[in-house]
Amino acid sequence: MREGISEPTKRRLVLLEHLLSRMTGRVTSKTLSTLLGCKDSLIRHDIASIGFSKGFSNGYDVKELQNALLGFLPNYVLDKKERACIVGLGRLGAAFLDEGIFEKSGFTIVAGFDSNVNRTEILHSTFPLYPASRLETVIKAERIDWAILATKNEEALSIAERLSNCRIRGIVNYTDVTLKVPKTVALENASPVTLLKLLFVRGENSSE
Amino acid sequence: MREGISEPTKRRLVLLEHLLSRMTGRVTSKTLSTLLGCKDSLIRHDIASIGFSKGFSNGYDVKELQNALLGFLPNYVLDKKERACIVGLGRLGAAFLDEGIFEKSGFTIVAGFDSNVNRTEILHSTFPLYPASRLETVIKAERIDWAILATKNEEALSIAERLSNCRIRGIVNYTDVTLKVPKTVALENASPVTLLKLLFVRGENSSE
DNA sequence: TACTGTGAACCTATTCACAGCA
DNA sequence: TGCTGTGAATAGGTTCACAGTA
Repeated sequence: MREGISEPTKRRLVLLEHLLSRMTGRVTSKTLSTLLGCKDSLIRHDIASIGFSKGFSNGYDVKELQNALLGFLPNYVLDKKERACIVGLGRLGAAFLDEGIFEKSGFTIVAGFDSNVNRTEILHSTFPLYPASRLETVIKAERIDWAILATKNEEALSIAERLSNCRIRGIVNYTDVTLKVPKTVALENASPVTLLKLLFVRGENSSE
Repeated sequence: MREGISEPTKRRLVLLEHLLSRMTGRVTSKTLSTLLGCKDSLIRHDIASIGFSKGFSNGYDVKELQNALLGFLPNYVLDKKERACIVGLGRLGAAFLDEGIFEKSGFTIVAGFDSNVNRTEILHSTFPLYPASRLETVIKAERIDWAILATKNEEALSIAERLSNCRIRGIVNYTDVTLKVPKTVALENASPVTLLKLLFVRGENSSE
């Protein structure tokens, strides 16, 4: 991923590629902008930021634009799969063992962890499950870069710290805890409770 | 929630209240800022924005500040529980049936829906489960304002549209689909695949 | 005509810098 | 001294407005 592109733009580029992957034919910045909830000119700026300028007066060729995005975005969509793990195999964590969720996502789950050894023995999945004590060893050996955190709230902080110490690159946090991680670790919060609260606080945005 | 407060500030205020709920004694803006990953002055601006100015040279009294936030933020933390539902009761959606997840969150789940009637009959929970066909009726009758969307990707768009038509106020989206909802519907995306991709795209933020 | 591409203007959010105070 | 409270400065992101083009 090249530098000099703003964080919000990068996020929209990811979503844009995602949208285009389900489209065909041609599409205008106007259409994309309503899908993403912003102004069409912003979409055009985003597209310009990756150096793509093959738009015509009937919009962009979907596949041509998608390919430009794929060539530009990190190649998570290609063969070079990113390696991730799941930490915490309670009801929620176990739900992510479902094969197919990460199909074609560019990410493979290569390990699961839980502090409860029973779980790691009883549950089954296409990848191995380990006791949480082996977190550091396995992450290093398996060259895991990403983690999905779905432990109990009580464990979240200490596990997040251990993950950070393993030089993990990012955490998707499904616990309710506000994690403290170094700036080198990317973080996305996905806990239903936190997100409901954030929904709640969203100002009424008026009209459609 | 009063007007005139920026969206990012509101989000931080929610997280701030969350942090304070787990603290005691006194705390400085500096401490809070490292926890939230921003500058201390921003925290002080945020706090000033709700009209609180009881800080001293040893920081803020945790509970006093928390109470100010509670008095200011919408009262989801109090008795007046916000009513939410879960749509889609596959492995992921079913994980949210777990009692206790929404304990003390200010939200109660009052209904679950799935297009597979088997599931709504077999699964059990403290609240009733309905076939998806009854979505509109139940949401209206139960005065449900919020939805957690955990259907299959294929159903996501149409369900989201139906939810929007029910005048739902917000959706937490656990599907991979980029939803299109009117501006009146708040939206938070929480799909593991989408979030992993967004993590990936995050610029290396340098240092700790 | 209907769109893109893009510089400039605008607006919003964050940080800086410092006076005031326990 | 070490913190808050806050106006001013800066940075960042989005929208506007329009020239250029198939």
